[in-house]
Amino acid sequence: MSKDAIYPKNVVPSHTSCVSLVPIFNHLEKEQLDEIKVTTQSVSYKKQELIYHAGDESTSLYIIHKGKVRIYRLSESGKEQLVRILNPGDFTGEMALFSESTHETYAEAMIDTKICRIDRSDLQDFLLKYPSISLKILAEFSNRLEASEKQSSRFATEKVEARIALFLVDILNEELPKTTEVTLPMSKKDLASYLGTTPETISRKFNELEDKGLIKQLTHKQIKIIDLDGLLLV
Amino acid sequence: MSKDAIYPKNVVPSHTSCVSLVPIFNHLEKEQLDEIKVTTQSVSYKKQELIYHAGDESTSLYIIHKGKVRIYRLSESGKEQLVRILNPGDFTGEMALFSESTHETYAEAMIDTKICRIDRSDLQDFLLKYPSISLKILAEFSNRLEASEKQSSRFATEKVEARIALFLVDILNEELPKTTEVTLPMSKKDLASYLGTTPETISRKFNELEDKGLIKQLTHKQIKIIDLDGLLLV
DNA sequence: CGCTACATTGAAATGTCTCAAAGGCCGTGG
DNA sequence: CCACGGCCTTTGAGACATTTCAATGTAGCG
Repeated sequence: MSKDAIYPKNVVPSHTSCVSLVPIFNHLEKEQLDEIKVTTQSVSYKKQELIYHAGDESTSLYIIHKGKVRIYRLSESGKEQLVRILNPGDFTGEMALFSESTHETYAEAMIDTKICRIDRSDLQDFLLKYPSISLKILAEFSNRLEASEKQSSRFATEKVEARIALFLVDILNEELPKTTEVTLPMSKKDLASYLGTTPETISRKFNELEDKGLIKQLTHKQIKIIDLDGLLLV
Repeated sequence: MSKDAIYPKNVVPSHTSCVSLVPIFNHLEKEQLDEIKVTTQSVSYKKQELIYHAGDESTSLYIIHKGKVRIYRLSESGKEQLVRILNPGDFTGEMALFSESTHETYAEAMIDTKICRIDRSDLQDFLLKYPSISLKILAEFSNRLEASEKQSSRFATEKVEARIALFLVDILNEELPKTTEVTLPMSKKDLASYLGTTPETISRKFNELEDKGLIKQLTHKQIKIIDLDGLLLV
């Protein structure tokens, strides 16, 4: 049976290594990396294609090799919330690997995207064989859980203006080298979805922050942070 | 050097096993359980005592043996949000074990409480020695992350009334055997904090749900669910 | 039995959303 | 390369949900 018979055209065995891109594997020896690499598959997606959607059975870990992926969920009332955006080296699909068997989120290619897929059972074998990988994943999960609970807590306790201000501070802190300008990593529409508000409110609140002298909107996507401490007190 | 010299009075070596209470360990053999058990310490806390607080260095995993523990955080603006309530068999303190080195949350004994403490380095040894424990913890983390992201998404997209309705549905689903009555697991004040609103609003929304014929408030803590499907559509 | 914290109710103030309309940016196809 | 269409963004005004503050009622615990 040829591969063409089994897989759709966009799936090929992975020859390039995106495995080594990922923090959870980067402490491994070359031989171990190669061992994992041979089990992976490379899959390509066109802009707007869904990589998986809620309800799909989860069978693999997806590592972004090239491109950009939107992870979002639909709430009980049918509204969409942007959960995170993945860039090369990030991974997803891990949740359902260890407990639930179906995805609760949607993963959509924002631009043409290439991902590596590692099958669930292959991964579990590696985890038992190389326990240090589990510790890395645990660390990653910890961070994500921490981030998610912090986000939850902000939704629960902060008004929209403060959520925006804190978001700006967060992305400013991720900028290296240190700077006072940030580039919004998504459209304001997506930012609204991410922050649990509407584009209209985002637009107005950015203006209010500017009126207060805390930021300056250079372009739609470029923001200069004028008063960092002020933002933290909003 | 005697133990009394090292530990405050409320800390004693653990002779009883709360280790076996915990899902992440309950697949282990008796000898392995015993091996873990000897490394644990038992600590008692009086009502309202803090088990740890934000900023504390994290050095151990805490397993609730007896009692009830409130986990909460303070947001940037200083408001408190209830994150979860722990009952016997639940554990906490895991976050900082794998990545961050300090707690971001507060853990407070709601009533007199006994916990078991496993030291960070002991635990890491066990994880490397018995990789299956890591898989269990990964599964637990997955579930928690899933829950946290779902919660986040509800905050982002649902109005207070819907959040309350969904909360009632959630706790109804946890009730075994199946029933139509739920006991609120916390005060309405705490519920307000958990759901990101105020006690006043909670009070009013419960009344509205009752007016709509979806629930009946039997006592302050006992709620009869009349129309489950209706709650999901709120 | 009384204290304290929790719970409820009302009314006013505020924050945010919604709907509608206009402006601006970007990629596509001519 | 420019013009076009579509989508994102902005602005305004009105509607709505929720918070806030103040006061009263209520339950549980010592």
